[in-house]
Amino acid sequence: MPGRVRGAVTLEDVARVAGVSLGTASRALNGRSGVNPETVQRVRAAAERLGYQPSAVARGLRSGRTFTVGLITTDLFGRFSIPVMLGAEDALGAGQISVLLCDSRDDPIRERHHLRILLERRVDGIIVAGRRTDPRPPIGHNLPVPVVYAMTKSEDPDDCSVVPDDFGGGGIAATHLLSVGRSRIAHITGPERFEAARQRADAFSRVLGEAGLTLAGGAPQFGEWTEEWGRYATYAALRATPDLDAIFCGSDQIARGAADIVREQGLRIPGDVAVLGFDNWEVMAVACRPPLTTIDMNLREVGRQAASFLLRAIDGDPQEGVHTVPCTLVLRQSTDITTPLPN
Amino acid sequence: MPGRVRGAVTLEDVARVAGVSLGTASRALNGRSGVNPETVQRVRAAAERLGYQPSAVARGLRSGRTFTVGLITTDLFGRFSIPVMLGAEDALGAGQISVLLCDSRDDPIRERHHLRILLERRVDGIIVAGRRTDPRPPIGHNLPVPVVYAMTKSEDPDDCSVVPDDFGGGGIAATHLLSVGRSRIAHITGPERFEAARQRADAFSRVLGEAGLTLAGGAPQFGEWTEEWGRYATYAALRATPDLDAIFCGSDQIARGAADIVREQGLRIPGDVAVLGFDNWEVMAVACRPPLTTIDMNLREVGRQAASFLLRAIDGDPQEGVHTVPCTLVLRQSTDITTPLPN
DNA sequence: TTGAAAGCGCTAACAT
DNA sequence: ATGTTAGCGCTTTCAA
Repeated sequence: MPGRVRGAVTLEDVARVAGVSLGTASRALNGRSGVNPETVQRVRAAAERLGYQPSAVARGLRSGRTFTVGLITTDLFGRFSIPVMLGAEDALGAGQISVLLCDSRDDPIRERHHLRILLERRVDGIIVAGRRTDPRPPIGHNLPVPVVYAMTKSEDPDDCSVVPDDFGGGGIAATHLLSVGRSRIAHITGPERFEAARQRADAFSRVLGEAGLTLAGGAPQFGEWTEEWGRYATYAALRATPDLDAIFCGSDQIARGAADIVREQGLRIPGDVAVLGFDNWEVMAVACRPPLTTIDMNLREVGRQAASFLLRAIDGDPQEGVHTVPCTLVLRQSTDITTPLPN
Repeated sequence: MPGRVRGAVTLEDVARVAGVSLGTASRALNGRSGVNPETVQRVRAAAERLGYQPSAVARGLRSGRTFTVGLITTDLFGRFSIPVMLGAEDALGAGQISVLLCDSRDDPIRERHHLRILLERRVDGIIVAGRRTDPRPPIGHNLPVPVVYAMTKSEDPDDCSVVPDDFGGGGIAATHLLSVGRSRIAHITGPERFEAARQRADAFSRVLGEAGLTLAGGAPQFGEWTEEWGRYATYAALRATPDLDAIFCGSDQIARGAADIVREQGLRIPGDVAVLGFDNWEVMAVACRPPLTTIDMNLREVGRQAASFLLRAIDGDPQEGVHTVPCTLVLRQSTDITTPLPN
């Protein structure tokens, strides 16, 4: 690469060096048909030698397409946005599309600002990623580019949203605990204001009901998404139902707190009490004693699908409505009586 | 906003509606001097009415500046990249600069690919973010745009890198434990191949030495960055040194494992044994029993500074060399004998 | 104070 | 098979 410092090599430079016209150089490099193979070689060689890199800016201006999408995330810090982003990158990168990242930090002002920036940059589409699935106001109306919501949904049912199937996840949890022979089961989860918490709890209770069972304690224990709440609520649950044989926790953090208390009460996991988490937050779940069986929301797939929907919309084939991605069970030792205990 | 669907409103549209020429419209909207105030009003009104949004693409082509920087991260998943990114966004957003995000997933092929993409898009500069501070090969030579490394450093000492001051952090740890009266102190940390682990250990030992002390067990215990290793090594350390009165852990995860074992051995934290972490990974540190005193690397500041250096370089004032950001102590209860225990 | 026109780098339509 | 040219949307000379 020659030691030039500024002002990139242009196609005109390449054409001059190759001794052809601008148009021919363009056609040669873009593999258009009807160019003498020998000429193609000459142009390619010249481009190579000069370290030519086509300007995506010029292309964008000409074509009206920038091959860029904006990703507005409300909460980059949270561990939910990251897998969603990664999944989106999977799907977009394959299509040679780049991602402009904006973190709104849950501030509507910042969000509007970023939206403006993205539109000025003429992105081909926008993904709005959230950290909870509850409906949110649409990011705009009548926007000139398609928008897809990921891990959150728009209040407008005509918008396209992709979220995990929390209801299904709750069902999977219940089915699993029943399948390992549990019947006196408590459910400790996050704040009731989270739709995800309500849906998981509803589905869980429903499946128990179909098996002729009811929740230990009579109702889900709504609280916080923290270990501390998990500890507190577990302690209380064991008091209220001494012969409890399973706890379904709304998050892996809650589950860790639960597991700590169960062990400290001298009970064995899963022998006496099975503990089931939610999220499959690896570092949490694996460090748990014993490692935690949990439900994975497949957030990466959520991101991937959101990006796919966006690509379709960009290609003129928008899909309305809320789409869900199934959860899957990740079996570790905290519910599995067939696997020997570690440590 | 009018219901147009495609093909954005251009400055020409605005000019026509305002009844002025293209040039005048441009000058009016950009606040250039020498435009009749009344004309400015007319143009502004027209722009507003049409929902005009200037095209950053066209501007970029003309000006040669895109007001975009590329952020290449080797590991988006890891919890270290995120604060660095956030910090970078802080500094860049203030300058109206957008971020193109690329995740190389630690794959040199992908990295080269992303680099090419970024250069084609004519970014004004590039930040390379890592998850460990060890030197890495430069991302390229003689690139047409400035590059700054954040939370990793380039093997080329002439490149600009910003990393946390792990050596300083180790010193802070030692000073703190001494200040709360500890003298029989073990150090349990991650793999020795991490420069960060070595630097923290070196500084820690050195400060102990200056106080006339040596490490319990005679040497740092290098292992893994996991809770499991923390548990295992703590168990061993308590065996080897029954009157141990403090453990400095190389990460908050290790520290949590350590804390669990200390408690299970019937010892009190911090009464009998103080436990000190590293990273200030909130969700870990706060959930620990008791909450964990730890060292914060101020990664957000690392990102912020990296971005600032990049901006300076873009403005023609590059700064060579490795720059460090100091660590700070975050006091919670696991080392603090003056605060009553929770729970 | 305003208008006209050049040109940023590229692709595609048109001409040869 | 190749050359020429218009034009994507914008800013900034240069003229008036």
